[in-house]
Amino acid sequence: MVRLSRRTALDMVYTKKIDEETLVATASDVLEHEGIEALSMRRVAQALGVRASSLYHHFPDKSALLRAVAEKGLRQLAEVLERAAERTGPDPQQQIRALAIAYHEWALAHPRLYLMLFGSTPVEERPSPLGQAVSAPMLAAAAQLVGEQKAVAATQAAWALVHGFVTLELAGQMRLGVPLEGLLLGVEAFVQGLRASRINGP
Amino acid sequence: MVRLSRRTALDMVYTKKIDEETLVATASDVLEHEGIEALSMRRVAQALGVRASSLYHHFPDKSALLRAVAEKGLRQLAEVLERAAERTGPDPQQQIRALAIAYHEWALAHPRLYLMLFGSTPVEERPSPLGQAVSAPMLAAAAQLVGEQKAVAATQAAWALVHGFVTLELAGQMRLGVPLEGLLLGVEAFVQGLRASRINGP
DNA sequence: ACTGAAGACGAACATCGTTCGTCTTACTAA
DNA sequence: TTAGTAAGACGAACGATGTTCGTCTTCAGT
Repeated sequence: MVRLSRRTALDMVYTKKIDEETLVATASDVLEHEGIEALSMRRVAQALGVRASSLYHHFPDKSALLRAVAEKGLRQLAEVLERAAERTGPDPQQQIRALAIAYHEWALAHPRLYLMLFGSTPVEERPSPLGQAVSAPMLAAAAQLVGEQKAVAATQAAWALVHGFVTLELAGQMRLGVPLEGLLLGVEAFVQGLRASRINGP
Repeated sequence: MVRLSRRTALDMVYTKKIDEETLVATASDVLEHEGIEALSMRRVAQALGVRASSLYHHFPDKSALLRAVAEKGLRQLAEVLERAAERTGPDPQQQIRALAIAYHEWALAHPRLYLMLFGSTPVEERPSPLGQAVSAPMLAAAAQLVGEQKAVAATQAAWALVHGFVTLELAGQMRLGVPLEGLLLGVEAFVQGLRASRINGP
């Protein structure tokens, strides 16, 4: 609450000037550490040493702030997936496996952020073009495995499998059996099925 | 607002006595017709011609009411799936296909209710035993196809695939290509992969 | 007819997102 | 150095939310 004059050495530290980037970062922290229900404008403002009304100088409303948080998260996820594909060799099957593992790992590392990305309530206007970025590496691998025609459908199916597993897991519905067994078996069966359809298919 | 005496013919119609069942039904209606954000205690009470505080005689708080709505929805879904499996012949592959289609159809027919079932925010205490009921028909089909050992994992994978597709579709992320192509291709590849693993696997 | 309990009511509380007018701060031009 | 300007923080307030409480009304069983 102490505001120091411009001449002090700790100027930038104690200054209340808010940056959009730090605002998004603070909101992300509150979200992940205290849950989505604690993510209020007043709470974020408090974490920044500022009043809630001040936040409206940087974002028109709460949904815009949440949208920015979501987009930052999706960029992170897209980058993680891209790197996972690069790190793996040229075999599309191996790439699909690696992408599924990386996706699952990132989602479980940021559960509340992940749920907010695709949740129904808070983010009205979905960051749809970024969803495309997330599935881009899978699209490339699928194209190699089943050709361009089926690549989109195969990508949708793979995304659905992993996303569904993550969300059900976070909802506490995947507690039977060995933890990751369902996902691994699903990916394996799916990849084998894709290969078979390539051999037999049109 | 007019309250008629006991002697009137329209007695039960205008009487304000609230039933738990009609309360859940009204909440479900508000949810599906006006959205999750409109589902407030005051809105539900208004739809019943009652004040919000009266609802607390029947449910301890809002989350309890939402939980009841969710459980009713899950019972419906479980019944639909059970019937779909019965209607289909004994072939487990056909059963899995039919279950996926029925699941998808029900979810898209009740999108807001479906999202609330597995959404992160509102329902704190998840109705987990009912999730088991939802996946029971799939578990039976999977046991026939890949044996008891792998049945749980296969069920998890199938559930994840369909649930993931539905939620991504409702989030507007499945707009590329032919609408249902991704789901159908995914189910087909998955089933083929399962069959192959039964032949080659342990 | 009387009584007791179930249930509706209205007022109130804290918290939420959001708006507005005022004041303080920091940078720019003379 | 000084005056002016624009950005941004502040506090109060609005309506809506979930929830609680004390009061009053209604109905069923004796």
